[in-house]
Amino acid sequence: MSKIHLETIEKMDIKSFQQDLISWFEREQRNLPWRNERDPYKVWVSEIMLQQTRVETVIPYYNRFIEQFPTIDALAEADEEKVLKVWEGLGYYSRVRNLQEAVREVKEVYGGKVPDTREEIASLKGIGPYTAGAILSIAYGVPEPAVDGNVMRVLSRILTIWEDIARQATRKIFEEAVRMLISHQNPSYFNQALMELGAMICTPTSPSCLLCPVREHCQAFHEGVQENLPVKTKKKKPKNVQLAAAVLTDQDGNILIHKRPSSGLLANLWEFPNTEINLTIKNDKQQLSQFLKSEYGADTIIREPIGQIEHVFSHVVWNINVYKGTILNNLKQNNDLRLVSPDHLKEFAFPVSHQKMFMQFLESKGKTL
DNA sequence: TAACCGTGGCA
DNA sequence: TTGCCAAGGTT
Repeated sequence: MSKIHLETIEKMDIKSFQQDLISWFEREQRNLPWRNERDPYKVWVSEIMLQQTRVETVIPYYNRFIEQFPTIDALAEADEEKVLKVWEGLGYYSRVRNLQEAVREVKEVYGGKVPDTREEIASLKGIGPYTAGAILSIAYGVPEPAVDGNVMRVLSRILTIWEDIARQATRKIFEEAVRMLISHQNPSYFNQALMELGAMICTPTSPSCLLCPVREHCQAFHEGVQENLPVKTKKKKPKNVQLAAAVLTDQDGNILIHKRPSSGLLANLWEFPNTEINLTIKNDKQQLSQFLKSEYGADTIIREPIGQIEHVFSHVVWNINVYKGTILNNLKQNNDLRLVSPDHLKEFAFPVSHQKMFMQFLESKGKTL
C-alpha cells in the first residue's frame, strides 16, 4: 500500500475506531436470517446469494433455499434442476452451480466440514477473495479481510484512498488496510460492521455523515470530500441484440422448451426456442421458422406476434419479438428438447424474460377464447 | 486487464 | 427514461 495511506492509518486511534464501529453494529444491525447462527454452510449460502445482489432481494430466496437444502449433504445430493429452480429469478446462475459443485467437494475432500484456511476455502468453486474472508471471519472468527464494494467505499472515505475501485487490483490495497485495522477480538463483527455501515450510513450518494459512528475517524469527512469518494470509472453500455422467440404448441397442447448450454449466459436454464435476427433481412417469422427446422427438425407455422420483451443484462440487451406457433410434425425429444404440458412448465427454471413470454402466451389465448 | 455473467430498484 | 447500482467470481 502506498505511503500516503499508511500515514493516514498511523495517525488513527485504531482501538477507538474498532470500538466505535463494533458498538454501533451491536446497537443498530439489522436482524437478517443468516445472522441468527454461525453454521459455516449457511454463512456460505448467504454470501454467495449476496454477491452483487441486494439484501431485500436475497431474504426470501435464502429462506426458501435453506428450507429446501438445510445442510451440505442435502445440497450435495440434490438434482441440479431443483437447485436452479429455487434460484430462479435471482440471477448469476453459475453462482449456484458452482456452490453445488463446491459443496460436493467439501463432502468428498474435507469430510463435509467447510475448511477454515484461506488457501483451502478460496480453492472452492465460486469462492473468491471476498467470500473466503467473509466465511473465515464470520463463521470461524479468523481475522481475515472481507473486502467488498461497501468496504472499499467506506475505507476509501475514512482513509481518503483515491485509487479506482473499479479496477480489480485495487482490492489488494484495501485488504492491506483491513489487516491493519481489523479487531482481532471480534473479526466477525468488525467486517460485518464495515459492510453494514456502507449499506446504511456510508452510502454511495448522500452519505449520512451526521449519523456516522466513526465520522471522527474519517479523513474524507474532515476534508469535506466524502461525496467525491470512492473513485470509480464508468462501465460501458451493453450492446443490443435482436431476437425472435416462439411459444410453440403441438396437437396435444404441449409446449416446446429447450435447455440452454452448460456454459455462458443463463447456463442450463430452460427457454422457449429463439434465434438472433439478422436485421438486414428483417423477416422475423421466416428466419425463426428456418431456425426451428435446421436446429430442431421442427416443421412449424409461426402465427401472430404476442408481444415484445426487453431483457437487460450487464453486458447485453435482448430485444425479443415473441410469436405463437404450431408444430406440425412429430419431434424426437431428448435431454435438451422437451414437449411439456403447460401445467408441467412450473417445474423448470426459466430466465425472467421467458417467464414473461409464457405470460404473454396465456394472455393471447385469453383474448382469442 | 477487461469482458462476461442477472435482476430489480431507484434517482 | 436512462444510468447506476448491490455483501463478486471466472475466464
